[in-house]
Amino acid sequence: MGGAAQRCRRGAACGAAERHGEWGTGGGFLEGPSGEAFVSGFVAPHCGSITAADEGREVELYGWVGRRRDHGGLIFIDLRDRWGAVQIVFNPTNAPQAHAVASDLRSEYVVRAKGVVGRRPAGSENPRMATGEVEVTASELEVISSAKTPPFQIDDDTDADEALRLKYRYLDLRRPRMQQMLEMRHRVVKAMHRYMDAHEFVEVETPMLLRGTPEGSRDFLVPSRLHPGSFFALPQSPQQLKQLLMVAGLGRYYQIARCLRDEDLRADRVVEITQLDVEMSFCTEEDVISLIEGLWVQVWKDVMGVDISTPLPRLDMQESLLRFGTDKPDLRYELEIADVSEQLRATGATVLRSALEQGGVVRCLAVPGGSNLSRRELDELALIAKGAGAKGLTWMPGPLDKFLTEGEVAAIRTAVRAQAGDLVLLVADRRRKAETVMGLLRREIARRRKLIREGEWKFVWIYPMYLFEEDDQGNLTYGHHPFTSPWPEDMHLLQDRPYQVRARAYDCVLNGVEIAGGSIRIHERALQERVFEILGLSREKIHAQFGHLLDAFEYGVPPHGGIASGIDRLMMAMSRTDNIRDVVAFPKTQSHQDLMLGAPSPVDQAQLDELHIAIKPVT
RNA sequence: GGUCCCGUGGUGUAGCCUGGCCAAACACGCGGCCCUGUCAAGGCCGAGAACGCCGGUUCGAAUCCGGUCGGGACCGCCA
Repeated sequence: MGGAAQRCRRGAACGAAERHGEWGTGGGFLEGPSGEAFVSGFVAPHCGSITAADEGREVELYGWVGRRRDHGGLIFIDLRDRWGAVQIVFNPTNAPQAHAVASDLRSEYVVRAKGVVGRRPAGSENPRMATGEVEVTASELEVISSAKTPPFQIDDDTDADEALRLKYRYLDLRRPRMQQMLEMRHRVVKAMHRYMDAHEFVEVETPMLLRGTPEGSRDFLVPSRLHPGSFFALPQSPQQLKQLLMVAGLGRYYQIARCLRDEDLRADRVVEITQLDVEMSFCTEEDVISLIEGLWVQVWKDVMGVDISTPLPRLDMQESLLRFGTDKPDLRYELEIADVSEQLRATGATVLRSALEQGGVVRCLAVPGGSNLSRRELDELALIAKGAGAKGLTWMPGPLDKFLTEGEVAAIRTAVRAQAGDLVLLVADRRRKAETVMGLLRREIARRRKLIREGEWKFVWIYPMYLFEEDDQGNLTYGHHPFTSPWPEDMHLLQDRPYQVRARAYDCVLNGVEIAGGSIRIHERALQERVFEILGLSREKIHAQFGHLLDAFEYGVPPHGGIASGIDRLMMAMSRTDNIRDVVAFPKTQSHQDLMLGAPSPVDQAQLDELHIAIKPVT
């Protein structure tokens, strides 16, 4: 037994599925620490790894019972583990006892089955199964653990409600697709570690309990027991710490970091994210960009065996907003947006002209072959536009026809390159709103008309970006974050035309998913203070919140920059799902609840007392 | 902070717009019996939901109205 176990341990250490034939007789009794025998399935072969090469071999398998097909005489089951599933046959004449036990098997029972691997009788192979050429004819069967009927079918095409899947996540995660996701995620992170190490980056862990900042995203707070009334904040990102590591002279830092942001969720947002966090000294944006391009090459090669060709294309952020209506464009389909504000400056269509007169814009999009869109479909599109806050949506040919001159119609159709039979959607609104709405419509049209070329990997760098943006109230705020360096040649615009100042910031977008973003940082105290001031922060505030960083900048600071790649979103893009919860093992709902654990939950009064916290009743 | 969609047996849906024919239909699953080559096994039989919750309108509500809870999508927000 010892011999078999040792061979297998070595096998386990050297990795996954490539070690057929390495295992011994499998399973069996080992001696435990207290001297009594116990069954170990750790050394047993995997259900999903049995192949025709194992023919004639006696194996002991451990797994979960999938479907049972009981013919009265013969009984078939699919025995499943993480590696896949294999068919086990129970024959009443050869092994009456095993057959009797098999008669009482139900879905999701955990069993141990012993038997001989054999080829299936000619004609009964199952080409849809990886192990479909073979089967195991059972001689022994033991039920290790019985199971209640699960609340939903454990298979890939289960259509159970997501809330139910989250409540029973441990069952949901039994589905082959979810197990493949977990394994793929592991391989992505492993490739990242390898790559960063090979480029002489050092992984440093940063604290989870930080100082809160009212800037940026809302903090998750942790009350301090020893300091009544004071709170720690959980990291939104290790941003300042990684910059300080550069001041410390580390040169190249990375971390697979957990970050928490207390914001409202979306299909592509979770509360707790994992990011590959990177910072490096004496670098330019070109260094960071080519480093990350190399990372994608390595990850795609390691995980999917796909070659990515670099350098990747780049797109100016303002151009992206104009042409695609978003700063994370999906370039797997064309559908470009056009601005027709100038062409309509004097139009007789009052809705359009008045929007322009109020400083807005008119943007449009051609729907290929869209003249056959039904009134109902158009109403649905209008509802999307309205839901996004647009004043309205119109189309051409459509309700505005009698107000538009022939020249205007022709100019619009030319601007969007509309073909005969195309419908043109028009939105007139404030610039930012028009962009958002057109971006949503563009995506919706692509989905409905199936214009997305699945299977393509469309990477693009959004670069340059801009240092400042206008917030909802029309106030100036930062585009990326307040530590981002302006372009040196745009310095003179800082005071008077801040919105035109380009930032040394870059986002990497894949198939419409933002998979990384970063910048070259400011490393001069004076410039950093100036940017804070332009952002409207008071001296006191700057000192209180960023004093440590500014102080550090007085002790010899290397120029530095970095990037962070959200692994959850990267996984989303790689596994082509548009639901981020599908790539997280234990995700929370849109309202931040863990339906399995029942978190968040009230706590004992004693715990609150210890933390000096009094609960204010909800009004 | 806001807009929209959804909530019917264990699961997924139909019914809801146009209230009574719905103590509610279908499929899967579940239970029993039959069946020695199936793999979404098959055949026969069977059990299982007063329709998220509260209130209102009505002679009468799964169906209409209001509120509430839960899930989801989106705008804002997410440095």
